[in-house]
Amino acid sequence: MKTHSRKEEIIQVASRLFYEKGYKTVSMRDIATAMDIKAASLYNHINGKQEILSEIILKVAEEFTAGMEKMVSENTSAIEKIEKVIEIHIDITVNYSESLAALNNDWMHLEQADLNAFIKMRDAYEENFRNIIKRGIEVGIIKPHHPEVILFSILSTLRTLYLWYQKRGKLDVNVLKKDMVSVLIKGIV
Amino acid sequence: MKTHSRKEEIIQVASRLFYEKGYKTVSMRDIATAMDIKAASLYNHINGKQEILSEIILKVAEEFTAGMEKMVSENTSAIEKIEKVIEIHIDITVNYSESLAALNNDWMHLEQADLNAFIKMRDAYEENFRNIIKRGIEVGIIKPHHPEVILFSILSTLRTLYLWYQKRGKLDVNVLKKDMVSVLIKGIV
DNA sequence: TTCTTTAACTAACAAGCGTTAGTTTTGTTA
DNA sequence: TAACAAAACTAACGCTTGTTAGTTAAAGAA
Repeated sequence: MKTHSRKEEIIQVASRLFYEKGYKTVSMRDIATAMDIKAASLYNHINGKQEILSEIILKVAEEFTAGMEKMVSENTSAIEKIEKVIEIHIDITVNYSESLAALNNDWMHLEQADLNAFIKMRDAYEENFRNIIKRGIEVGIIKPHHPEVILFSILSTLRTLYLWYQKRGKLDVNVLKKDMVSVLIKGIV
Repeated sequence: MKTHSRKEEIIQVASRLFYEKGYKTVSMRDIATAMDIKAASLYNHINGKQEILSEIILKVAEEFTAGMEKMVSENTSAIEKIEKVIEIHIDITVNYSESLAALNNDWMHLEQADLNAFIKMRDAYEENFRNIIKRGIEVGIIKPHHPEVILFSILSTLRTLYLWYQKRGKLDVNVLKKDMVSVLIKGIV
């Protein structure tokens, strides 16, 4: 019955600290202090600081990749797919909000192998999204803007959702999904 | 004829490095090396690392504040004001793109007094924006969504513009403004 | 030339970093 | 209770950090 191991606990505490101050600012002693132990004790459970970072980032990156691949395989319209992307981001934000700070701001501190894996997943994700938008424009269901502008307008909003989801008084997830779908797709006027 | 002082040169080099790796990762020796001098020599021109950070961030923050205050005083509709906000962000992104990384990611490393000043400006900026949206909803010119969702959808996109403006092949600024106004206000369908 | 200012330099500091080695405590199993 | 493994501990390592002190070189003014 391993509800959650000591290693997972370290990663969770580290996520919170990275969220607040950033990977480089948080020391192993900070993480240890937050757990009421000494820094050296952390090494009974993890191999180093880098490993904490890559576990946090790659786990979430794989969630995004899995969600995107499932969605791409579905037989739905471009608009329905974009709605699905919005839902994926909101769900991940709710479940991994603290991990998203590291993913957004500290991915460049991953070591080479992990960095390559991350960039590959991120680029593939964006490329999938871009193709959905392009197809929507071809079919005439999306306005003929530069796809890049649409892509990053939506993605920027979704990627920084974690920054204000927490403090802004706990909107119901389903209400939030509806509102964001409407604002991002149909506009505000 | 001080085209730009040595101090300004330090700040510019530091901005670039902060943009690439973040404030905490960049050492005074890194900045010095990039200028082909020794770290101690920097102190002939600046008081310390903190000062570099606050000069970078507060200068841009004041640009935003000035733009917002001018715009608020104008006798225009809510939609025209939002268009103006989009233009302000694009103009600042073009002129200060490297400073925006520090402003977005490293503001929490400002020392207390500067931190307070920054947060005050940021909160006032958001509050002004929020009021514009609320008024637009009251008047019926903007759809009655939760104002917070509209506020952060637009603001998130504008704040992270610096991340992709550079690499995505130099769109003409006026074209970009038109596209973003259309996408953010009228939606994509 | 001599004086003065500016901006570079060398050398060093105290503090903090990630990490390792070796030891002791704690808690479970035989 | 005795044995064992897990997870804490203390102490220290080599290195990097921001910063200071004191010195030297370069450039313009007297």
